[in-house]
Amino acid sequence: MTLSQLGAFVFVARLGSVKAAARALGVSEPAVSQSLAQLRRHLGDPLVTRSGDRMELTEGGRRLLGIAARIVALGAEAVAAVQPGRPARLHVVMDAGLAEYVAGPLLCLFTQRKPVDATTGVADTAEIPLLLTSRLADVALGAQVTGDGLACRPVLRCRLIVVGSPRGRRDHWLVGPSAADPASDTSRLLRLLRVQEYQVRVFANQTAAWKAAAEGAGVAPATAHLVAAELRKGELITIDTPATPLATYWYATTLDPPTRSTAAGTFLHFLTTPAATQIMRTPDEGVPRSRFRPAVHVSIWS
Amino acid sequence: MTLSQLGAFVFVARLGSVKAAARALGVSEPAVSQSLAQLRRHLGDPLVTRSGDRMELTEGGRRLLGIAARIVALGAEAVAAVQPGRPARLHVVMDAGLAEYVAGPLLCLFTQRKPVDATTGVADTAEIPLLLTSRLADVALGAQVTGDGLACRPVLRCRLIVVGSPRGRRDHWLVGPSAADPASDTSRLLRLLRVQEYQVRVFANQTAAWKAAAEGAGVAPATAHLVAAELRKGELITIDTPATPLATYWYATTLDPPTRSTAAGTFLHFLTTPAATQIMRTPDEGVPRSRFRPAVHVSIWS
DNA sequence: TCGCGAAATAAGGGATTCCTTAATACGGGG
DNA sequence: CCCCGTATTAAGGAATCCCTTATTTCGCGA
Repeated sequence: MTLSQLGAFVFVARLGSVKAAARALGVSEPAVSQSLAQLRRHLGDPLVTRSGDRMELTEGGRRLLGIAARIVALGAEAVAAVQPGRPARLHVVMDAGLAEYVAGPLLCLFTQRKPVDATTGVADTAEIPLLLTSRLADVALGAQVTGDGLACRPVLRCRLIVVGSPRGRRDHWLVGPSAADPASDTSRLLRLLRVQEYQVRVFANQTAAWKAAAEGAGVAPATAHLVAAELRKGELITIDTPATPLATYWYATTLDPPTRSTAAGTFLHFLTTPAATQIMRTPDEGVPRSRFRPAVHVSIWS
Repeated sequence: MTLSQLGAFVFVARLGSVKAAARALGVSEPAVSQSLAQLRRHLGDPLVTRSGDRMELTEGGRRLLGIAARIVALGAEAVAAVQPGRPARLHVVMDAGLAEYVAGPLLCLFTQRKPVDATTGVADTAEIPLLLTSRLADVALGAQVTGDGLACRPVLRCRLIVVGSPRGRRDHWLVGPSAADPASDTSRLLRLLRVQEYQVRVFANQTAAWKAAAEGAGVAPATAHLVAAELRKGELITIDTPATPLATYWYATTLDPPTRSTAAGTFLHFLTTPAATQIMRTPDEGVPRSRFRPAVHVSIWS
């Protein structure tokens, strides 16, 4: 299985004919046909079959096409990547809760200061070691992570509390998507308090969970500084529990220094600056009143 | 540049030595060394240099490693993909607004009914044709999309309105992330109403924007059926504007039938079922009161 | 300075790749 | 039925890949 064979397959599948693919690739028709034949032999699937005037994908071919297209694209990217002078790439993964509040402002500020091409993504804590060691991500923000070859350091001290409404019900727990991550602080708190599954209601985002808590639908775990405004306005009140306030940290995890990318090192250093700390504490204030359109694009699928 | 050359490079980079890589790959040491040499020659970069007892990545090598690792992983995946019997994969991309509310419940319901491995992602409307034709996505949900080889059909009729608080200010427009997509209905509405950039404040999610609107911080465009509860409770009121209510549709876009994957076809059919329509209209009710943990994982980066 | 471990290079051989031209199957329209 | 456009197969040749063993180079510590 060769990159060029996969490329030939992608061209045939996209253009719907061997002839067109051959013309597009600038080679003879049998050249494409043979690449295809070898790929077929290697994978044991016809991949494309001729049906009248056009080539039709088999089921296996359809499954392969997406993957093959990505491989071909990455092959071209690989060549471009080693050419010097291009901006460094930085992939930051984080906890769902952090992503919702601090991802935008933080990366926005960082890319303003350094010429890097930054992307963000959301990942479960359990996936983080793999994402880092496989270089699919450069930095992970969220809960503490331990692993061979990984360096994990605290970047922000914070307090986990439980909030609700004065006369709201106390038997429902309203949580954001980070509760689906068993290693998140939210999950840890729920376990400490022995909250049962049936008492938990998961919302699509943290904001919605806190809003429901303010309406009295239940109580919600919260990072204290992120609900400071609601507490001040009295929309939410702190609910005392045996486990809260729970002192915890946000951590940044990267590969160990020798294998760490320079962009990751730079970002790690940036996280210790006052400006970064400030924006993690009060991400709202970092969002300009005018349109907030970060130069950060979240793309999809590894 | 060969898949096996990239594989050798990944092993050397990960294990920190040619010797270890050779042992891990079950070949002789020069075999690895030569693969590396050819890759170096091809790319014009040393990639890894020996520094005392371990091999150290060059800057270009660091940039390559992530890409090479993905290529190698995809190569293995490609082989596995054409083997029959594995569950079909379905990648659904959608508008940021849709993703926030309906992605979870909708995919949750779909995967309960069909044995597919579904992932979701967020994309701008402008990216959708490319994502579909390159097979990075199978189905796109959101605004209408036209393109060669694409089939776009309406799946849900809805009304776009503007909401706010009775005595809230009217000079600020509070929008979710979908406003960053110039082709979204939200953006279209803002243009119709000639809203200026400085009047717009973008929130990290739609829920936060509506919450701010309820608090009187401004007015917000909204899909009527998604704010029905807030309107009923009186937290939000409909604000009349010259352009609203704006009748519009949510569309589903796929490749044309001949090139469409069967999983995409199945999903498209599913979208027309009453259950799917129901869940798009009232996504909240689809979220079970108990813990909602969809078998849908959003992975990252193309 | 020598030795030692590890990486790189040299040389060679078998397999594969990748391209060509020429010939052969296949399928639909006249 | 034959024609014609398209895909496939056949055959051959140059290049590359990928592995081996043997040798050389390199960096570092004794």
